[in-house]
Parts: sequence; structure tokens; C-alpha cells
Amino acid sequence: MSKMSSPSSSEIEEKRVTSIIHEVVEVDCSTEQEVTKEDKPKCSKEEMGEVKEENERLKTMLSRVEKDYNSLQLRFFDIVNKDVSMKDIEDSSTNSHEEIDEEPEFVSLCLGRSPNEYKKDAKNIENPNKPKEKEDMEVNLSLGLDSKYMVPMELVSDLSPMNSSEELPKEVEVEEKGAIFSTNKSTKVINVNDEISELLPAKRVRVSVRAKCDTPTMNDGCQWRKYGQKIAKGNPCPRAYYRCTVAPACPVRKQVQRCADDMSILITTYEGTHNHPLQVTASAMAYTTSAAASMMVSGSSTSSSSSHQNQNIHHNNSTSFGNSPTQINGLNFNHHQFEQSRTPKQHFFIPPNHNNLFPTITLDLTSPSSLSSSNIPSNVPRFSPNNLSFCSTQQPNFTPISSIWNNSNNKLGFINNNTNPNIEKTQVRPFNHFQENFYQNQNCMTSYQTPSRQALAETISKAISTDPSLHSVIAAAVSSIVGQGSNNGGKQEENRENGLGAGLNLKLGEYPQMVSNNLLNQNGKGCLKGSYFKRLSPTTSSQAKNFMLLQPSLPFSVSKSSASKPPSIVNNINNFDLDKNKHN
DNA sequence: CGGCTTTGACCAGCGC
DNA sequence: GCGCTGGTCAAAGCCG
Repeated sequence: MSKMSSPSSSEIEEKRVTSIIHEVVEVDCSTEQEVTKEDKPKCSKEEMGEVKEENERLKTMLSRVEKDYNSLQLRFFDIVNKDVSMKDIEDSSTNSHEEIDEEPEFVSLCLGRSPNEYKKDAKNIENPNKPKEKEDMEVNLSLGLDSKYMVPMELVSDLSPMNSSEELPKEVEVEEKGAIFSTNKSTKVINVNDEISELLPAKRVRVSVRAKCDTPTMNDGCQWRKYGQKIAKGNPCPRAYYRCTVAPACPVRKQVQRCADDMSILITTYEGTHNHPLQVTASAMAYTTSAAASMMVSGSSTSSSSSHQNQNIHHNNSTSFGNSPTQINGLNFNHHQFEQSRTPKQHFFIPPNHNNLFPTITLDLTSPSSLSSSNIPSNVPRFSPNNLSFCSTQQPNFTPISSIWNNSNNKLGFINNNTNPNIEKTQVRPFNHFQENFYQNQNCMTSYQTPSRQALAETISKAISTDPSLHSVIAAAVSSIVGQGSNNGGKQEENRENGLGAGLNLKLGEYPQMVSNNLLNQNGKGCLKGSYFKRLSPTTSSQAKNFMLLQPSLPFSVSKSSASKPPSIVNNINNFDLDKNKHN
């Protein structure tokens, strides 16, 4: 697989475009019944010329789309910056005595750029011909987990969702990672991974991940040791307590509990900050949850003070975000989604620890929307502008990323579930849609009918169905796809080779291949269970049945293998049986 | 034998 | 103060 990453991204793109158009050409030629054998070479030459022209056009289109995207992003940053400045003035007049490092009332996303850089860019917008602009863009426009994420492991040590009292020194890697926050009070740059630790002491945020999972725990790439189990109130399923054992003193804990309403749903709640290097898959999950937690912090700071029910976090941050969907690590946080999410029952979720002590944000990976992939003909290229899609730019209805930015109906959403004013709970429901779209994307790939592509899709399918940890990997991938608007030049190659970067540095127009590489670069590890993409093989469904029967007394006991050996579903089911027999 | 899970006991916070 | 609940501890046992 690593061999596939050797050509440059532009070469890959070019080859792909050429091969696809070749296929189209072949189909066209074969359908022309009047074409004689003598005409074929002529036809081919003409078509080749057309293909080359088309290739050039596509490349031009691609660069134009990238420029549009960059331009839009610059404008966005400019708006954010203005809002921040205005808010600064207001705050300084009313709260002139506040400490600078106080927990900010509002936190705005910079998505990989520091405010200073915004200012530079804002100037560049006024002077669009300034040659340095593009260079700056390439260097700075890194969203989510960019190439810098592949820094030495010492620098990746603080990626976990939230704060804990035991923290690493903060000075280490301020500029080293992708997503950056800025506060409106001091235009202080806050790294999602580091500075969130500074934000959170006052509010211990937890990130809860809801996922359909047959295994007792979700494989998130970390090693966990179970230290307790309790029957919590309101849920017959026991709640298991795990702590991270990758490093001896790692403070990160997680709670795992089945959803009372749907026992196929596993609720994993993370708390704390890893004080050690993380594996690829762990980093992905940690970063994603970190971003969610960051958003929670920014929103909850105001939502908690308001008794207004169902107040939306995005709304809280409207000062910073305007009406555009907000992205953290590639996740869109959109108040429209909140409205949608209120109606279906399944969209409402109370995390396992529903006490008042910890604001909890929920990443909901469950229940793909009604747009079931099985309802979509497999030979139809699928792309919904409302969805995040990995279909390549060759899709006939290709939509530039800028449309995703501006689309208010984007399905990646952020929901604040403040039905109880005393409880700060927030939902993020981006991944179910992502799953759906990833599935669609597989069809996009297979629809090209290129054998290698098909094989690739099958390989991905297998990887996905064998290891549920792909949840986190894909989460990172999707975030980078949304966030990564500009290329990183040569770093991309390097990142692809390293695996993590591959998942985190996707270039516009390379989505299918890059995604494939990402998934397969995770050593075959994955998290999206087969049911999402393969709609459950007969064996899995029967396993699910067994699992449901055993569920109420199930111990969550495979954390040991979570990092090194992804648990086989069958083995786990057997373990469950053994355990049950043992208890009997 | 080391590392892990299990499980009852214990502790702290909160509401009444 | 008391009871409830969530969270943690630690001894015992299991497993590779």
C-alpha cells in the first residue's frame, strides 16, 4: 500500500482523471456500432486529444476550486477577526479588570491559523496579487490534523479530549498542531490540544461517543485497564470504568456503557488528557473528541449561564461564526442540524453520567439517516451537496467545498441538548452522516469500474468490517477532508507514507484514493463496523442477536486488546459465553 | 508470574 | 444527618 503513495498528488490526480475519462471513452466507442476497426485508431487518437484537453480543464477547475476555497476561508477569518475585535472593545469597557488568562466567554475557531496570520491574510485580501499569499496559504491553511500533526511523538502527547489536573507543560507545541482557537478577549491563540487544557479546569468537559458496536468496547487505539464496574441508575447495563495504561500515570479515563434504549449502541465517555504519545488511531479519536470538547467549552460557557432551553452552541458563538457552519477538525457545527435533530427520538441522548458536575458533549456515530445507502443504486454516482462526500472532482455534479461551507443544511451538525438547564449536554452528530457518505464514496469508487479501485474498495470494506476502530480513523479522515482545503506541498507525500498524515492531509480532488490509503494505512485497523458499510453480514447479525441476549450481564472486558489486537467479534462473543457460564 | 478483570467495599458529593 | 449515586480502590482470582 505504501508504494501507492509514491507518486505525487498531482500525478495521482492526473492519472485518475485520465483513467476515468478513458473508461468513458471506451464506453462511448463501444456503443458506436458504426465504428469500424479502421476507424478505431483514429477515434482513439481524437479521443486521447480530447482526454488531454479535458484533463487540463479539470486541473484548471481544480485549482480554481482551491483558490475559491482559500479565498472564502480568508474572508471567513477576516469576519471572525473583526467580530473578535469588536467584542474585545465591548469586553474591555465592561470587564476591564478581568485577567487576561481568565476563561474566555467566547472561543472562536481559527482552524489552524493564528490571529496574527488572519491579519496578514486580511491584508492580503486587500492586495490579492501579492505573491506571498499563496505561499502563506500553503503554509498556514492547515485545518484539523495537518502535516504538523506528524510531529515527533513528544509533541502529540496532549491530544486527548479534555483537561485533567495532571497536565504537561503547555509551552511545548503551541504552533505545532492543526486546529487553533483564539479567544476574543486577548486574541490569544489556543491550540485545541493544548490550550483546551487551560480552558477546562473550571469546566471538566467529557466527550461521549455513541457508536453502534458489537464489541464490549470501542477500539480507539489506546490501551485501557478496567478498574471498576457499576450499575448506574436508569440503565440495566453496567457501566465499566477504564483508565489508560499506555503510560503509568496517564490520567485519562473512560466509561463504557450500553445504551439502555438500544443495546447495540455503545456509549464511551472520555475524560482527561493523555500525557504520553498516542498511536495513530488513538490520536485520531483524541483529536476529534478534543475538538468537540473545545466546542463544548466555547458554547457551554454561555449556555450554562442561560436558562434558555435548547440553546445552541453555535448560536452562542454567533459572534464568532456568523451564520456559517462551524468546523472543528473538519466537523461542522451547525445550528440547523440542531433543529433537525430534535424531532427524531433517537437523536436525543442522555450520556451515561448525567450528573450536573461535568458538561458532556456527545459524538453520535449511530443510526445512519433515512437515506439508506441500500436505497441508492450502486451505479449512480452519489453526491449530495448537503453531505460531506468523498466523490472525486470527476463526479458530474461535483460541488466545490465552498458550497459545503455555505450550505446551511449541511448534515454534519452540532447540537446542544440543553433541555435541562442544569445539565450542560451537547450533542455532535456528524459521523453517522459521514458513515453514510463514506459508504457512498465506496460506491463512487467502485462505480468507476477500475479493477484496482474495486479491489481497493473491497479491501477497505474488509478492513472496516473487521475492526471497529475505524470510527476514529475515519473521523479524523473526514475532518481533514473538510478542513484541508489547500495542499501542503511535499509534506503530503511524507504524511501519506507515515499513515497518520495520510489520514489528515487530504487534498481537494484526491479524496477517494487518499481515503483508501488512510484506511489501509492503519494496519488494517478500523472501527466502522461492518454493519455500516456492508449492512451486516449474516454472521454479524446473528452475533448481534447473541450479544443482545447476553448484554445485560455483559462485562466489558476486551480493553486489553484494544490497542494491539483488535478483538474479533466472534472471539468476543465466545468470551461473553464463557463469562456468562462462569457467572452461572 | 505479571498483567488483567472482577467485585464488594469505601469515599465524596449532592439533595432532601 | 441520612440516603442515594457516581466514582475509585484493592484484594482475589483468572489467564496467557
